[in-house]
Amino acid sequence: MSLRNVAAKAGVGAATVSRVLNGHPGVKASTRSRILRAIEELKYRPNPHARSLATGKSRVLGLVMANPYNPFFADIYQAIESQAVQRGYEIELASSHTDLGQILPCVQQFLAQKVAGIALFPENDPGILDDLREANVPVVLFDTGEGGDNITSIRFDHRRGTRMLVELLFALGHRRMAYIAAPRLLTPTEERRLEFITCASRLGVEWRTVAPVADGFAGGREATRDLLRSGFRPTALLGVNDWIAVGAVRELRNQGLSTPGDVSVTGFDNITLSEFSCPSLTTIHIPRGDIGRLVVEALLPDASGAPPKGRLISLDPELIVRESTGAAPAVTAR
Amino acid sequence: MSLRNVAAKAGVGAATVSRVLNGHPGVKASTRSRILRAIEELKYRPNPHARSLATGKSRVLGLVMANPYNPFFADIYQAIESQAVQRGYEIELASSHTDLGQILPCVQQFLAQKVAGIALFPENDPGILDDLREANVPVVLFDTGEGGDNITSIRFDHRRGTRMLVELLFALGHRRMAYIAAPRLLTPTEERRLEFITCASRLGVEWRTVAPVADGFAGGREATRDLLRSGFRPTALLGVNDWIAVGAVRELRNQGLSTPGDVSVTGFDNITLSEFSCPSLTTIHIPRGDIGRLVVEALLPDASGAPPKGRLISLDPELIVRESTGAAPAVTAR
DNA sequence: TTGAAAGCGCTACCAC
DNA sequence: GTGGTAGCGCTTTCAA
Repeated sequence: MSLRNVAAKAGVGAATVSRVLNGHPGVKASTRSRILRAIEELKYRPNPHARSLATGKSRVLGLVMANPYNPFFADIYQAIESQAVQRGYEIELASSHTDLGQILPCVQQFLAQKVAGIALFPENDPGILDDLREANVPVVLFDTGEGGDNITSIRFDHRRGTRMLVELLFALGHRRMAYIAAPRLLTPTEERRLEFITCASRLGVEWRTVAPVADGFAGGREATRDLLRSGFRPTALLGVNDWIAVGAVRELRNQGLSTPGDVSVTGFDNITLSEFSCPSLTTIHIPRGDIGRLVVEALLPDASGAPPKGRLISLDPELIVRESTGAAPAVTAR
Repeated sequence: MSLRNVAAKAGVGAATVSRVLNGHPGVKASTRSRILRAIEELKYRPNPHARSLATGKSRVLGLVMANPYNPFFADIYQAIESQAVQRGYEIELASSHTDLGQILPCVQQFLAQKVAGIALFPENDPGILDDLREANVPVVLFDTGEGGDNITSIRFDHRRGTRMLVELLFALGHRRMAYIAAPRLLTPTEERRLEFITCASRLGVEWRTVAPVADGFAGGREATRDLLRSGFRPTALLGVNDWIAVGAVRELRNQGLSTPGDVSVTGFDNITLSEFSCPSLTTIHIPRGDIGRLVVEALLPDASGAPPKGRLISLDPELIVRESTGAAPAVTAR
């Protein structure tokens, strides 16, 4: 079932069918409707592969995400997807969760596939940038790069966000803090951890960091268990993200420790769950809805059809104070 | 940068390059390595569109999910994805969340694209089945169909699961129950609701159902608010899924009602969160890991390369009792 | 306003 | 073992 069948049935040439298919002007109305009817009757659907082969383009956006199952990235994905679908594009998602080395192959695959745009969350394989810059495709980088040419960088101030959290806890009287880091060493989460250490040291509080093997709830539980087993008794526990923080709260409770009564807990990202967990989480809001919009904007041509221009976009952290840090300090003694 | 460039550089014909690319036997080792080197030096990547155009196949699995953002489906997606990637396939995800009418177009798109297999979660557009049966592609249906030919049906006994929950609550002494239904009318969730009504009526308890507009946490909150505002005061609240149930617990708490102290709550699906929420949720376990494995098994050729055979797979519910239903009834008075 | 024909990059068949 | 070549289904000049 191909375009030629349609052409035959409608008694026209292939070129004319193609014109109708692509909404090109200059086809007599009567011919057009004849073709349309033939398409209908034959239940004809153009073959997208043939199309992209012929044009060297495709209406697909390639996304590489380190962990699409982290609710934070899932939300970003959702935002991007809904925007993209609206504009007639599809998303192809590649998860690099298994292996950092996956990223380059994924990108090359996308390039070979002539995707309309590529977004990387959040990665930094050196050398990949050159490939990307050469490729004549709009690119969005998250938490990396400086923008320019065909590439747009969206950057969030993870250090400042972390600082807000540590300072809040300090102001609440906490002098013994622990940090649960991410299981994998990605630039943005590592920045958070480093800033925690910097801040905690500067303020002169006792501190400690742990890193779980797993991500998410299970990781938070595991790290908290290890921490407690080590004998360190923080009055405040900072999770590298909300997902992990909820797991930590749970494990604290399993061990008979209440939040924020015995231990205050904070997260990061402000995923929807952080408002619905119990206690609700004090966290740092990252405007993920905006991110979705910005990504699509940076990848797709604008209303006038002009290709997007690479630039640098900075996003600011916002402190959200909720139940998990209580109103008063858990321990005021120094 | 095409295969011909490689052929030229290696001083061979296009066919030989193709053979090497596809691992076909009967290429002299020396020629092979010469070609491999040329590929390397040219950084050549085969164009997947050209490939599928020539073969009429592609290593892509098409998934249609009503709501991939429901953590339950997200987990299933993850299970499928990891299996598929391992075997060298990619996933293309289409969400029908906006509109049920989207499903047919999505499927047709997949068909036009010559995907290697299609899975539908969970849908039932009549007439779509005919298209699917005719198409010579392995198909997996979730909670629909009877299996056979090229289509495999995976069915879960939602009614029995619901019954287990209602009977547990009844045994615990509850005589006034409310049910929060799903925002969209999908067959499986509707089955759950209907069975709740059947059971509750049979047991002679007072009951009520509400349906939120939103899904997830916000939906659970919204529905609970409406319910309470209506004046109905259940001692037990059943959420159509865990995601909604967590939102319900939160709203109860906002209104000064504790779980399970004042109101017992149950979910459905046994998503990971249900174990980490507070209180942890009594729920029905659906073996989503198995589902992922089964889907891939039903879509991809087996070890011997034989195409999969359609069949009917039944999955059994398992009751998971946790904190949200307490140990004792909230209200024992009849 | 329309059609013929030349590719797009790859595979697979048929010769050598 | 290897190469020539005819498509796969579509778009896009170029002519008519």
